[in-house]
Amino acid sequence: MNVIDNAGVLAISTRLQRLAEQLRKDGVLIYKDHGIDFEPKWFPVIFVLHNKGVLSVVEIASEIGYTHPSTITLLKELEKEKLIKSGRDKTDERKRLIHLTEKGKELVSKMGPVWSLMIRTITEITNTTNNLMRAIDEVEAVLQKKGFAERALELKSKTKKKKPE
Amino acid sequence: MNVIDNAGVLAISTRLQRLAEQLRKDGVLIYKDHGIDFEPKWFPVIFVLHNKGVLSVVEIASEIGYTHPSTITLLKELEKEKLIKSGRDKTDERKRLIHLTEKGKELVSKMGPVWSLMIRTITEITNTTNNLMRAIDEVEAVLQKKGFAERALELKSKTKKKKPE
DNA sequence: CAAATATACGTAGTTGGCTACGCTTCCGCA
DNA sequence: TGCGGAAGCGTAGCCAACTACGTATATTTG
Repeated sequence: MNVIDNAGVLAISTRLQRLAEQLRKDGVLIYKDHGIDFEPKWFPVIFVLHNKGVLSVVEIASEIGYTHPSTITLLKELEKEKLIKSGRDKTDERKRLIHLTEKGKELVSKMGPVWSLMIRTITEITNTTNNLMRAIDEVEAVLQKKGFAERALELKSKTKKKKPE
Repeated sequence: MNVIDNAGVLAISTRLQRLAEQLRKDGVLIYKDHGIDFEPKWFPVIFVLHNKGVLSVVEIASEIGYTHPSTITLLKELEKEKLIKSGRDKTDERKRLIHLTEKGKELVSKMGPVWSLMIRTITEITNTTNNLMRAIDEVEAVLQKKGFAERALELKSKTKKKKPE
């Protein structure tokens, strides 16, 4: 057993990141095994476009919870892959409206079974005493109310005030 | 409610990463608030050196679960901060032995109360129906036995074999 | 004991997200 | 109605991990 696993909560960020990386890499392998040329990082954009049809850059970013520059980078890649197309919004010249191409739509339907396989596998993996997905949901909800740093500083001052003058 | 939150498990990697990033950034703020110039990413290295005394580069990497190049980058930063020092192993000229400096040891004891505060805060945050730390422990254990991709491909072939000719 | 293999470390370049900043277009209000 | 702030998009550059590859020393083996 290595030390970091015992260091516990202080290395939580590190461990989350490691786990994320591990799953992402295996995701690539699974797509590849099904003969599909698709990167897991594209999933959020493709999925939201599949569900909502036509969206602007900022709308996509907001839906998938990314910043808009990150989203733009993804969109560039997807456009190069000819999975999406975009054009100006006629009623609002600032906006770029994005939608799936035919190739994109075909890919989505081809990926259906793979997604279903992944979902079943992840469900199997995370079906432990403490369910990882639900734990993430819960922690995200807690943090949305008040962040980590804010809570810590609050807890600090509370402790200090234990013995008020 | 945005779509990605519903897409559920398929975006698990993305969500883990986001959470990790969020916690790391707030970690910086907490150290800063205590007047300590320390980056959360340094924690694993410093902590393992604090616990084990003297280690080589590869030993540290293995202990903290990083690749050795990542570890080397961290070591360079820590050496610049004069928190660690290193020298050649006399019995094995390939090895570099790393240890904390006096400044490093002082910093560790100065950070004690901060770590304790962080531990209490994270415990508070993750003390939900599904405990995040325990969920990570459990999933890591499951994945160690057999990875995500391996499980998926296995599940696939099992399903296919349902109707053997 | 020399050659092949393995181990330890280092460098270079990639990746997938981010922030900071700037430009254009839109809209509300004086 | 025109102008100042807001909204949408884009670029540049950062960050913290990674992989791929190279070099030097150690170890194993024919």
